[in-house]
Amino acid sequence: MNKLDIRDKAEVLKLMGHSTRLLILEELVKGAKCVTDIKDLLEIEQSNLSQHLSVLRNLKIIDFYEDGVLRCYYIIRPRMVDALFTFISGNYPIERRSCEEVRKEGERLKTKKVKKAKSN
Amino acid sequence: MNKLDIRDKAEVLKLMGHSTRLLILEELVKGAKCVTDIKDLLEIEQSNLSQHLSVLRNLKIIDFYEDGVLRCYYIIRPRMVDALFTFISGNYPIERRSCEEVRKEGERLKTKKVKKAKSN
DNA sequence: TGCTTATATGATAATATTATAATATAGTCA
DNA sequence: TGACTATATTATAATATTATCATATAAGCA
Repeated sequence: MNKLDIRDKAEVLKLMGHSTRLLILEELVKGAKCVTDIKDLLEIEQSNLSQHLSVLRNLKIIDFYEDGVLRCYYIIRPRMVDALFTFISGNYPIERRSCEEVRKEGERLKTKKVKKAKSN
Repeated sequence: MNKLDIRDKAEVLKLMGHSTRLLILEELVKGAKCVTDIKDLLEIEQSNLSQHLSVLRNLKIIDFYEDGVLRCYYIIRPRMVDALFTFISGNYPIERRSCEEVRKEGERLKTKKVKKAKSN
């Protein structure tokens, strides 16, 4: 991945990395909801919710249809949200590698001048 | 997922959401590397790198073996890093739903008193 | 001993994010 | 008209993150 791509991806991860926003998505996965209902479910201030909704809108993860006075928010990239929850729900064990192997790989690349201390 | 879990997951996402840290992981996926080599590859300050490494260590995503004066960093949760890159590399199309369907779902839950404006 | 390399830590300034509070808009209802 | 509901926006203060700079430690070398 090139540096610009990485920057974008990092940005997305970072912006998804907020518990309120994850909770909003969890609710919307269950079905479209209007702002007030989300606010009641999450028990947060309306203005704060509005800000988070706007972050998710900018990320093109959600959008809304107006229904009279209501705005019904829904997920417009369901596969992305699925993949996100799959990722964060995963169980990822620690798998240590052997000291010798890691040391061999990790030797200085450029100036191989560095002499290694006794590796005990 | 409960709220505490969500908080943890959000924290992880947010911490992974930094381009320098993603670039570090990209390098380490290719193989263990010592600090100076990572620094040269990424062209960043050593102290800054050290901070990012420490964030990744705290997340239990990387660790190191000492090799004399070198510290060879490597990934200790390869499946997590794999899953992460799989997630961020994915292509997730926008899939809009119909206005009618969304509106129906999105009606106020609690007080159904709200009368809807003409839906044109 | 004093220099150099490798790495970490602490302090700080610049910047970004968040929650909160205040205000704004627009539709509905009495 | 005036009150009320739903939602967004703006300003702001509190907080967090980042990069940079200076300093610290420890090993090896001349």
